[in-house]
Order: sequence, then structure tokens, then C-alpha cells
Amino acid sequence: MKDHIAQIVGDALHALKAELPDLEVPISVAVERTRDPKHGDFASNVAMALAKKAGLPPRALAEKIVGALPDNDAIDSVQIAGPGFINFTLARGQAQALVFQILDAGERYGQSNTGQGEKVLVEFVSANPTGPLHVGHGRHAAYGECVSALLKATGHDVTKEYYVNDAGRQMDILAASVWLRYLEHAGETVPFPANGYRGDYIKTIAAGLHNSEGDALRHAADAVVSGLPADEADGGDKDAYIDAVIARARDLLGDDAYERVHRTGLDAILDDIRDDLAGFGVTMDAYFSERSLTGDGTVDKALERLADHDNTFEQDGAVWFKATRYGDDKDRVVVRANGQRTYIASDIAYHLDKRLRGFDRLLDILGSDHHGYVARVRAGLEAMGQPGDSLEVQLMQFVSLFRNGEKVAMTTRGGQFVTLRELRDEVGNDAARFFYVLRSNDQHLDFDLDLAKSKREENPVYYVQYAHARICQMLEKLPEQQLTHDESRARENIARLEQDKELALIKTLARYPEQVAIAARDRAPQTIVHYLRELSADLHSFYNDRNCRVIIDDHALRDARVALVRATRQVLRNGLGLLGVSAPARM
RNA sequence: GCCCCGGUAGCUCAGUUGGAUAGAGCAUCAGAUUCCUAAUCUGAGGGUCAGAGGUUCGAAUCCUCUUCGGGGCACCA
Repeated sequence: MKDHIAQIVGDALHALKAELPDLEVPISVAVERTRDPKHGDFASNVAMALAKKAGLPPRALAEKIVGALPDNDAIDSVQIAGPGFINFTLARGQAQALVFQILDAGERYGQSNTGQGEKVLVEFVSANPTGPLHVGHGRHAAYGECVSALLKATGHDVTKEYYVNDAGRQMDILAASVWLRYLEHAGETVPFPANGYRGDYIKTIAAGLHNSEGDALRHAADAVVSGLPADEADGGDKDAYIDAVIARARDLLGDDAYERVHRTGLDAILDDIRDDLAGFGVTMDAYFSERSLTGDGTVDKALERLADHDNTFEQDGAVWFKATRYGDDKDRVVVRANGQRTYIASDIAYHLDKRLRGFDRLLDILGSDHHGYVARVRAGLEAMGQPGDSLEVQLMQFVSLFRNGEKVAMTTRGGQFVTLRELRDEVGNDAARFFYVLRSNDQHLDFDLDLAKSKREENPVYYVQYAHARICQMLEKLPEQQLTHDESRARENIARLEQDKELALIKTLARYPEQVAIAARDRAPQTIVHYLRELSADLHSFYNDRNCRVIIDDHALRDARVALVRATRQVLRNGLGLLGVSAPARM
């Protein structure tokens, strides 16, 4: 309907062109839903926007536009108001027809094809596989999953991917940590490095390793620690110490055994992450290994491409990428003096690989602490002949947990939970998914645990779910009371929905497809959350109105109202589905 | 020093990409249940949209400056 009005206003403008040569007809005419029912159903501000160029006062231009509007059965009246708004009021019965559009479309109501099949790679979470996911990653997971669902709903071809940082020093520290815990488990007494991973999950992995390998990886404690530099506790440098431990592990174990330890740690943690995400309703299409980029020559290929375009140079024994040519603030090392590639080399290669796999848009969801990384990767893409704007980055601000009104310490010490799994256990998946997308991604999130757990009225998750359950319960009442629902009779009588609460509900239902489109465009799931709260409020308000009771003797009106609440239920389901929150039939 | 994000009601935050009288939840106060689930509803109070300029018919929204808060500026990832 909105598009239809924009169309006829556009037609009117074209018709006026003969009379007003200075009039500029815009490509798309702005038509908005009115907030105040006194302003009709839809309003356009074109007269104000075009008045100056047309050489007429806004209201006078509005008069001319209204005069040039073609006759239209769907529109009851057109009025000029305020500084020059043109307000449209729909004909009686027009709005109500929407109820059956929704019921006919079912779960497709709200979907569109604005994306036109654009191939989008959404990369999110991508947490280093050195331990379980924490509550910060949970926000990334919920947001990424929801944005992906929104993009799919608007006709994008979406692939969800987790980039596994399985190369590099972090993973060596993990391997060393596992091995040391393994040695302890085998009965050796070795000090644990200040910079090692201290979590209990390492001990679990080590115990499993001991189980499968027996004492094959065991070396005497003396051989392990002799000649190592001092750790932090002894006044030394913790980084130098852990590096020495890693070197010692490689030396004593040999490449094959070291690799087994490395793999065991990585696989165990990645399995845990995958399981955690699946339990949270977040499913990746692929887990992409950083190591594979080196193994299959993708990194070399990327480095060659940079060199081909004269975008690299050597200095101090290292190879540098001239990132400043492409808008970065500094040039970046891609190959260190010791011959190792830096992470930025892998990242550039990874993004090149995404492009070579045919993705139009590379959507990265990253922590706000990664913002400096954006210019680097974009520079890399451009230097390799790829469009820089194919990379889009959404930065996520941090999460703070609150319990009893106080901020929960987020350090790994202290026994306060920090993992996503613990959060899910405590508040449930529905509340977690809902709360995580409640706020804009560039807004810091205060996660109130007590509120999320509360089964009372102040909890917004229940407010929406309750609206859905209420409808289900009403519909179950029909057969219980030997009442039938006749859909064709409902179609004939739908125009009998004329109560204020009914019309308000229909108006909100009509907005859903636009809300989905906006949410997808802006990568803003909170738009859907806010919409669902409004829709639920309209439903509850309708429900509490004595003039709007559904279970009544008047067949015709009852059928119309049943159709209305069924349409509402459908939209609640569709919206909750986008958020990954369940729609219970009873509560 | 440079870069990114934010500052809207007592609190937590929306604000449809510049529109009509700036909204919601919580909290506070006053009400509603012989009647489809009160996890609900109805109503009231509550604002210098951080501050100052600018752009224009019109600014919370766009531009500039100031200020406060978070984050980032490695041959770590």
C-alpha cells in the first residue's frame, strides 16, 4: 500500500511537469506511515521537499499535487496538513484485507527479495580456539546469527563462517599448556608458566591425552625445565619463559608428537565451541582454518599479488606492505625478519580467498577492539585489485554482566562465571538470545542477569512470548467450546474489524515487512525486538478490551477476530524466529 | 598525539537513514479480574536530546568546535 501511494504521487508529479517545468520529480517519492491516526494512514512530504525548486509555497504545491492525483478506490480521502504534508486515509475495509495476506503468506510474510541474491559471507565469533566461549562471544554469536537470518529473509545468499585462528603463537601456548598438564597427570612435577592457559578445561584435555597416549609423551621434569630462563614469579619475563617452554616441547617431543598435542588441544576446544554454539541455536556453514591458507599456498599467492603491484618493500630484514597507499595510517609487516608470516598476511589472504570463492560482500563481525584492523584488510583487498567496499565490518561493543545491581568481574579469576555456557544455563537460551540483540551493536551492553532470569512482568522476553501463548490458548478454546472457525466466512466479514484496538493491531501487523527490511539494511536486530514489543503491546491491549473479545456467539465477528489473532500469531512467530527465540504455546 | 564508538526521562535504551506535540521498558503514584491466562491492561507525573555554533521551510538526526566516557594505535592474534 505504501508503495502504491508513492506510485500515484509520482504519477501526479509527472502530470504536473507540463504546468511546472521547474518541478523535479524524485526517483522515489517519500511516503511514511503516520504515527498519529489524526494524520490519516500515510503521509508524504514531497510538497515541502520540492516546493523551493518548483517556485511555489509548500501548501500551494500540495494543492496542485492533490488535484492531479488519479482516482483511487483504495483511498478514502486526501488532506493537506501542517506545513505541507499530504495525508492519505485508506478506504474502509482496505487495511483489514492484510489479515489474509499474512495468513496466506505464512512464514514467508515479511520476506522480500531486496538482496537480489547477493552472495554474502558473514564471518562471526571467530574466537581463538584456546578456551571456551565467554559471554562476549555470545553477543557476537547471537548478533551474527540474527543478522544472517535477516539477510536471508531479504533475499541474500548467506554463508556463515567461523575463522579458526589455528596457527600462531597462541596455539603453541595452548599446546605447551596441555603438555605440561599432561606431564602433571602422568606424575611429573613441573611448574606451570605464568603465561599458560590455566583453566580446568586444559586439565581435562590433558587427562584425555594421557588416556590415549599413555606415557608416550612423558619426559622427566628435569629434562623439561633445565636451562629455562626465569618465569615471572622468579623475576623473569613471562613471554620469554613461555617461548622457551614451547621450544623445549618441540625439541623433546619431535615434530610428530608435538603436532599430536597441538591437534588434541585444538580439536577438543573446537568441538566444545561447536557444541556450545549449536546448543545456542547458532550454526556455522563452515569453520575455516587459518593453517589451511598456508598449507594450500593462498598466503603465498596473496603475497605475490601484493608484490606484483609493487605494494611491498623490504626493510630491517622484514617484508612490508605499503598499506598507507590505500588509506591505512601505517605500513604493515607481512613477513617477519625470521621468515614467519604475520597474522595480517593470513587475514589479507583469507579475505582474498573469500572474494575468489565468489562472495560479493564480506561482512565481518568483530569486537570493537579490532577496529584498527579494518583499514588494514581493506587496504590489502584494494592492493590486490578487489573493491575495498566489498568489505563491511560491524563492530561489537563490549558486554558487562550485572548481578544484584553490581557489575560482575569479568576476569577468569574469582569463580564468577564468564562462559557462554554458564550464562545459557543460568538464564536460558531464549532470554540470552533476546537480551543479546536488545541493544544496537555499537552500544555497550549491560546484561542484567536478574532481569533475564526473572519470570515476572518486568522481563521483556516473557512479554512477547506471553502474547503468542495467549493467542494459542484462545484458539484452543474454540474446539473446547464446540465453536467452529470458518475461514471463508472470516474473509467475507473481515471489514467488521473496526474497533480502535483492532485497527491499531492491523496497522502494526502491516509494518512488519518494512521493519524486517530496515533491520536487514541496518544490520540492526534490535529493530525487530522493538517491533515485537510493540506488536505484543497491541495484542495485549486488544485482548484486554471488552469490546474485542474473540470467543463470542456472533459467528461472523468471531471468525474475523480469529483470523486477526491467527495473523498476529504468525507475525510473532516469524519475528521470534528471526531472533532465534522460541514461541511457546502455553506459559 | 591520531583513529573508531557512545552521551536522549531517576535507571536501561529506541528513534524507520532531516518531518507534524521526542518514544518504550523498568522504577514511582492512582486504578482495572462475577467475563478468552493479571507473565496482562488503563491512566498520571517525569526532558536544556552533553555544550556551543552552522546548514534550511524544518535538526536528537547532517557539518565544525568543545567536553565527558569506552576502545584501538606490535616483526602478538
